[in-house]
This record gives sequence, C-alpha cells and structure tokens, in this order.
Amino acid sequence: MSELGKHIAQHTAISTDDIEKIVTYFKPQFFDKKACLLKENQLCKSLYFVNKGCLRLFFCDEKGNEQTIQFALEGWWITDLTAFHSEKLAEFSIQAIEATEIMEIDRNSLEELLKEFPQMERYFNKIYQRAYAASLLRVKYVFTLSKEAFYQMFSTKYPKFIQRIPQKILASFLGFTPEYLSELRKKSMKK
Amino acid sequence: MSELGKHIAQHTAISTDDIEKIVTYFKPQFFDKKACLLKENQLCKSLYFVNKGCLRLFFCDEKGNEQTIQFALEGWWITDLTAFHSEKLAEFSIQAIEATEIMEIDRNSLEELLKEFPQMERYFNKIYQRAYAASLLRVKYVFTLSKEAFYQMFSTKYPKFIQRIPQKILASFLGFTPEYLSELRKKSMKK
DNA sequence: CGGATCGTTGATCAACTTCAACGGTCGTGG
DNA sequence: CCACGACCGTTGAAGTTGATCAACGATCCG
Repeated sequence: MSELGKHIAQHTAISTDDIEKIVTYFKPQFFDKKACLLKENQLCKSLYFVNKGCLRLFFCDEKGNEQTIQFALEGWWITDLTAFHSEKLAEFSIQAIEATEIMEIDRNSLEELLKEFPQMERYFNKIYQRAYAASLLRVKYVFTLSKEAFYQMFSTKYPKFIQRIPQKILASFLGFTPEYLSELRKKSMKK
Repeated sequence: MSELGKHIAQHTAISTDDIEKIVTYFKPQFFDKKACLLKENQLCKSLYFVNKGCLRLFFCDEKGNEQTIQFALEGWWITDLTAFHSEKLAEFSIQAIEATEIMEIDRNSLEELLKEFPQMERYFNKIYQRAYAASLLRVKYVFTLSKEAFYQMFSTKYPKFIQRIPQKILASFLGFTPEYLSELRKKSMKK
C-alpha cells in the first residue's frame, strides 16, 4: 500500500478496499530539490502529503530573510492551511529541501472525495487539530525554553531533521542566526 | 438578543428563531475576579463564551511563573481546545481577570446541539480555524518582531487590553518581565 | 491600620546578534 | 571533467537586547 494509504489506515477505521479508492483521488507529483510547490501571494489550491523527501513552509521578513516555520518529512501533511480554506492569497511559500515525491489533492477533488467518503471528514479534522496543537506547543516552548534549550530538545527529539536539513534553514526554523547555531553545535559536540 | 446570539448571527445564516433555541443549550455562569474556571490537570468539560468581563488562559513554567497565552474579552470563545476535544487532562488553567459573565456548554449538550442544528458545525469549525490562524500569526510575530516592536504593535492594535489587564499578566502574555514592560511604557510615554 | 502584592528604578550580567573574514563545497558553464 | 564563482558553515570581536536582583513607594484588601 502507498504511504498515504498506510497513513489513512492508521488514523481511521476505513477498509483496505475503500482506501485503495480514496488514494485514486490524489495525484502523485515529483519536485526537484529547491523547487517551489507554492509561492507567497499565489492561490493555495492543494493539500500536500509527503511520500518521500522533505518540504518546508516559510515566509520572507522585511529584511529579506527566509523564516521557516514548518517542515514535512515522509508521512506529514503540509500546506498554507489558512489560505487553502479561506481561498485568500498565501502568506507562506512551500519549497522542496530534497527531491520530493508527494500526493496532491485540490479543493474540487477533496470535495468529491468527502462526498463519497464522509468518514474522511474525521481524518482531515484530526490533521487540523494536530496542526493547531503543534502551533500551540511551539508558543509554549518559546515561553519556557531558552534558545539553547530549544535546540537541545529539538535535536534529541527530531534527530532526522538535524541530519537532513541545511543549517541555515534549521537556524531560521529554530529562531536564531546560523552563527549562533554553529556555536551551539560546537558546544554540544564537546559533551 | 444575548451577546452569544449576536455572535452566532454574525457568523452564520441561521434564523433569529433558531438562534433563540440554540442559546438555550448554553448555561449562563458568573465568576468573581480571580476565580478559576479550569485548573491544570483537570478534565476540560466545557467551551466558554464571554458575555461580559475578561478571562485568561495560562500555564505555570518550572520556575512557578504563570505564563499567559490567551485572553478572552466580550465576544470571544476560550477553552483548552486540545484537552476539550481529546478528553485528556488540561495543560492550561483558565481564570477570570475581572468579574465575568459567561455562557458555558459541555460536551453532551454540544453533541445534542449539533444533532438538532447541524449548521452549527460550520460555526464551530470557524472558531477552530481562527484559533489556529491566531496561533500561527503569533509564531510569525515572534520571528519578525523584537520585544519592543511586539509591545508597540500590540498596544496600538489592542488598546483595550492595555487598559484592562494588570501589567504583570500583560508582561507574561507578551513574553517578557514586568520590569522590562515598565521600561517600555516609560519609553512610549515620552513620545 | 498592617501586610502583601504590584509597579518602578537602576545596576549588573548573560544571552544572543551583527559584522567581517576565511576555508570548504557545491553546481554550472566551458 | 575541470575551473570558477557563489553560497555555506565556522570563528572571533564587539555591540544590543532583555533578564535578574535588590530596593523602594504605592496600592489593594482584609
């Protein structure tokens, strides 16, 4: 079964046969390293599920720095959820960090899918709740942890990211400069 | 019509008659200043809508400081959404900052309400999406604004909070110490 | 009236940023 | 396949930002 199929099976009680049908609503796509799936100020037409590879969600601040606010590895959903649901212009861009294989579904296909398989409402609702919970947790971290502690926590909890993500991008996600990240890395090597 | 009724009318296309019936599913409640509606590690049984007054959502960090992460003035919903939906223990506490009048609905009543008025699904979905969008926006602010700029933005955008919220609590919401907030206030008085 | 908590002030200190410079590596065109 | 330029990660010095601590007057509440 496809990665997407497995993910749906894990989070719902839908039968294998139905999942096969559900997966046909999605369109497989391939993106080269550094390719953009969505750019700021475009319409955000689709939801993306990562089969293989890695994406990131980011925006540009007034100084022109790219600030990364979310990653998606294998088995994660990503999109500018607000723009997708409200049909407003995207506030964020989405870019492939590695060559990446995804499953995409646009608004129309999603509506048809939900009409034929209303059980999928619950699945997407879960995805939404998780996104919110993750965002809240992040706010909580910003309050309780120093930048150094945040790096420690993150690198032990998500070693995969540390290995696969370029430092510059990682630094922007963690909320500090590449220079300071370099210093923290040196520090934690010594131990 | 009650505050709650007006709010539902604003955000849906439900008839006035139906809204009257909908409002009967909610229980009016009164809380004194400093009273707690929900405490950390309790079950979060209800959603709260503020008719009059002001509530806050907060948690305690390891040093025992109370960190406020959300306020609710008149016309706002508040709860530990994650705990309410997942039926896990609350990570946050909710407390009245002023004497406050609310409308409360528990899980059972909510289910009955949604059964009789399925149009309300859309209303609550909106509330949820807003909470998520607000949380994302906050993450974005943390990235782009210095603490001083964050205070400036906040005090011009939400002057009501500056007037009604004690400084200590305001400081914890903005993410800095009361001492530093005091300094910023002095600075902005001079202009 | 008395105690506790709150907001303010100033001094000191730690955390983190900025800037400039250097070597390494990646990818692109010849 | 090599050479060149661009970008990336690292280092160190200097500068800012914001936290911590201690002390004091004001205010709130019993």
